[in-house]
Amino acid sequence: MSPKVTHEYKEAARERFLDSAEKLFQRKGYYETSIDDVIQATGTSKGAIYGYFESKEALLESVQERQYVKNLGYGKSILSGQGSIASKLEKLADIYFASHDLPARQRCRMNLELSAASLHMKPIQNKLKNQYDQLQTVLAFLLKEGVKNGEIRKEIDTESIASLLMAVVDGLALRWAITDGDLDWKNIKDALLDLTLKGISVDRHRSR
Amino acid sequence: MSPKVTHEYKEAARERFLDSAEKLFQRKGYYETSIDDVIQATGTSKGAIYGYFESKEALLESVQERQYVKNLGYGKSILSGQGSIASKLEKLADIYFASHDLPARQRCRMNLELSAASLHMKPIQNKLKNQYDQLQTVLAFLLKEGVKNGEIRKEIDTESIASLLMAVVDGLALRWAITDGDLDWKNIKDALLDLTLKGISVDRHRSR
Amino acid sequence: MSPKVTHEYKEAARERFLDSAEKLFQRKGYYETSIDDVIQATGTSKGAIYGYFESKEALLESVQERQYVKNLGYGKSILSGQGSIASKLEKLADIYFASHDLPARQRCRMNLELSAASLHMKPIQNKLKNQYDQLQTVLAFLLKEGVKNGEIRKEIDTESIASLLMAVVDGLALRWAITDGDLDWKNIKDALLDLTLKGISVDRHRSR
Amino acid sequence: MSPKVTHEYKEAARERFLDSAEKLFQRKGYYETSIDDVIQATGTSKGAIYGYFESKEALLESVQERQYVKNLGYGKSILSGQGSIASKLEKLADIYFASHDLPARQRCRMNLELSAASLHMKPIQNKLKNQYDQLQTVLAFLLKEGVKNGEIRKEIDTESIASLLMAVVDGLALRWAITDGDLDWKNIKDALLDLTLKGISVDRHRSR
DNA sequence: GATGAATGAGATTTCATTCAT
DNA sequence: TATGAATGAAATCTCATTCAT
Repeated sequence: MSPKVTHEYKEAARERFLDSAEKLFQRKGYYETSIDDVIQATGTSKGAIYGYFESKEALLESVQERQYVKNLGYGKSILSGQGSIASKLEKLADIYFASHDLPARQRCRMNLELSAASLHMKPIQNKLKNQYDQLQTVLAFLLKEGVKNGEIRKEIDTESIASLLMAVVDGLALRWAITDGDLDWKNIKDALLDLTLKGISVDRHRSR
Repeated sequence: MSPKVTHEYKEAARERFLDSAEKLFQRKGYYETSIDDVIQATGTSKGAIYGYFESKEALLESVQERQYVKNLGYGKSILSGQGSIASKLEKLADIYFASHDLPARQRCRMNLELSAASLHMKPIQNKLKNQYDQLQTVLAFLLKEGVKNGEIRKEIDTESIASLLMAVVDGLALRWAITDGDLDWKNIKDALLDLTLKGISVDRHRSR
Repeated sequence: MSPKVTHEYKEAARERFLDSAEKLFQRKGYYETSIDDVIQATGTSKGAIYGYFESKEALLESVQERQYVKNLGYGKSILSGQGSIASKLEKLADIYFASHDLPARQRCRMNLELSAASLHMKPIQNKLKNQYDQLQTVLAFLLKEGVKNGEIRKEIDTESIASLLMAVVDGLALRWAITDGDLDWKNIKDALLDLTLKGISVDRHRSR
Repeated sequence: MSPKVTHEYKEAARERFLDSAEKLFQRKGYYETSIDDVIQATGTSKGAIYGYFESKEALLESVQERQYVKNLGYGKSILSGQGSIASKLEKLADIYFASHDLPARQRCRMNLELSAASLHMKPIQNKLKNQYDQLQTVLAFLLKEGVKNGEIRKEIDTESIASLLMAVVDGLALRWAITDGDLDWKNIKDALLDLTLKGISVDRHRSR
C-alpha cells in the first residue's frame, strides 16, 4: 500500500544480504561460501534471498557493484577537492589502504577474490574493466594537469604512468591480501611518493 | 624391476597431468575445473590421477610448485649474469611478461588464480609467501648493490622500494589478466624504467 | 510457521528413512547397502536424506538408537509388572525372540550387523556397551531380588550369572541369524529355563 | 622343475597372505580393509595376491577355512583325550577364550566379523553352519555320554542344551568383542560351570 | 512474501580387479 | 611369475535452485 515504506524495507533487506555476503566472500571466498552460509549469517530463509538476487553469481555482482559505487563516491569527493596533484594521488591511494569502514586487509582480499572470479564471470569482468578504464582516465587527466601546472615533468607518458600507479596499488593490495604481516601503509606510502616523484636514479643528482 | 624406466615414465605421466591441469586452471579457474575435465584433457581414466596427486587441491599445489621452480631457474640465471643493476631488474620483470613457454596473459591469469586460491589453502599461501620473501630479499640486495656501485641514490629505503617494484609487476599482471587488450609490455616497461629511475617530479629538473 | 505440523511431518519422514534403512541393513548389511538403495526404498531424492542424517554412519546410529529405545520400553514395562523373578527373566528374553513388530530372524540379523559394525564405529560401540551395562545391572538386580525372596540360591555370583544369561540370549540370536532353520524358541526356552533353574548335573539329585 | 619346492613355496606365500589378511580383518574389519592394505602388510604386489585368491571375498573365505581347520584340530584332540564329560566341555570352551596363538579378544572379533559377513556371503555362511552343526552333534553326543555314565541327569533335552552351551560361548565372545574391559575368563568359567551343573534354582536345595 | 524441504545433477574419491611389461 | 599403473563403476556427499505450503 505504501510503496515507499515497502521499498525502503526491501532495500534494507537487500543491504543485509550484501553485508553478510561481502563478509563471507572476504573471509571464505566466493566458492567456499554457500548460499546457506549467507542465509544463516543474514538470519533469513533459503527462498528469501532469491527474491533479491537471481543467483549466487548475481549476488557477487551486486557486492561488487556496491563496492564500486562506494569507491566512486570517495574518488569524486577527492577529485573535486583542493590540493596539489600529488596530494590528490595520495588520497586516491588511501582509499584502498586507509580504513574507512573495513579493515584494509579484508578490502584487499575482497579485491583479489573479485579479480579472480571476474576471470570466469563476464559481467563482473566488464565492470572491473570499466573501473580500471575510468580510473585510468582520471589519473591520466590528473597527471596532465600536473604537467600543465608545472608539478610534473612533461616528458612522461601519462597513460603509461597512470597504468603503473594503478598497478603499484593493486600489487600492494595483492601482496597484503596474501601476507599476514601487518601492513605499514604510512611507510610504504612515503617510499611510493619518493619513488614516484624522484625515481631511484642517482645520475640526475650528479647533474645538479 | 627397472626403476629408471618406471621412474621416468611416471614422471612423464605426472607432467602430462600437470600440463592439462595448468591449462585448465588458467582457462576455467580452479573451482570451475573438475577432476573429470583434467582426466579428459589428459586422456586417462578417473582413478589414474589419484596415483599421482592425493587430491584436487594437491594437484593445484603441484602446479604452483612447478611454476615456482621454473621461475626460480630463470631468476637465478639472471642474477648470476652480467650487466647493470637496472638491466637485471628489467630482466627479472621480463620473466612475467616476455613469453617463455606460456603466453603472458595465461601466466598472469594463473598467477591471479593461485593468489586467490591461496587465501583458502594454507600450503599454497605459505609457498607464495616464501616466494615473495625470497624475491624481496633478492631485490633489496640488488638495490643495495646499485647504491654501492653508484647507480642508485643512497637515500632510498631499499626494502620498501623492493616491495614497490614487486607490486608494480604484480599489479600489471593482475590488470592484464582481467583486461583483454593486448599488453604492450615494451611500452609499459619503458615507462616503468623511466618512472623508476627518474621519477615524475619536475622539481629536480629545476634544481639542475 | 506452524511448528507442530512441520515437526510431525519431519518426524514422519525421518521414520520412513529409518524404516527402509533398517530393513535394508538387515537384508543386505550396512556395507552392502548404498545410500541410493535407501533413497530408492524410501522414494525420495538423493539430497533429502542428508537433511535428516549427517552421514550414512549417522543413519546406522539412528537405526540403532531407535531400536534401543524400543527395547528399553519393552524392558521397563516388564520390570514394573507382576510375577516371579523367573517369569520376568523369561519375558525379557522374549523381547528378542518372540515377534513384536519384526520377525525374530531379522531382529537377530540386525543385531549381528550392529555388533559387527560397532567394532569400527565408536559411537555405536559406546551405545552398545551402555545397553549391555544397563541390562547387566538390571539382571543382577533381579537375581538379587530372587535371592532375597528365596527363589534363587544365595551362593551364585549374580554379576557373572547376569553376564551368562545375556550371553545365552546373544549367542542364540547369533546362531539364528546365521542358520536358516526356523527357530523353535518355545522349545529352546524350556531348555533354557530348565538349565538355568536346575543345571544339568545329576549329583544334586543324588544328594536328595 | 621341482614341483615339491615350488608347491611349498607357494603354500608359504599363501600363508603369509592369510596371516596379514586375518590380522587386518580382525583389527579393521573386512570392509574397512582394502586389498592394498593386505598387499602392503604382506610386502607383495597387487597382482600377486590374485594368483592365490580369486577375489577379496575368496580371501575371507580362506581365512575362515583355515581357522576352522585349526579349531577342528583342537577339538578332536580334546575329544579323544581323557577326563570327565564336564572337563571336556570346559576344555572345548577354552578354545575360544584361553589364548593359543591369538589374544582372545582378537579371536572374538574375527568371529564376529565372520558371522556378520556370513550373512551376505553364502559360502562362508555354509561353512559356519556346518561348523555349528558339527559342534552341536559333538556336544549332544558328549551330553548323552554324560547321561549314560551318570554325570548328567537324564531328563535334559540334549540337543537343546547343546545349543545353549554353544550360545553362551558365542554370546560371551560377542560381548567381549565389543566391550573393552579385560575378560576374566577364569571367573566367568566358574560361574558357567556352576550354572550349568547346578542351575540357579533354590528349590532343589530345599528338596534335600 | 517467507519458509525450508525436496530435488538431482554433479563433484570428489575409492578400490577391486585387470593386464602389459 | 611378479609388478604396479591403469581402469571405471560406484559410493558418498554437496549445494544452487525450486516450489508447495
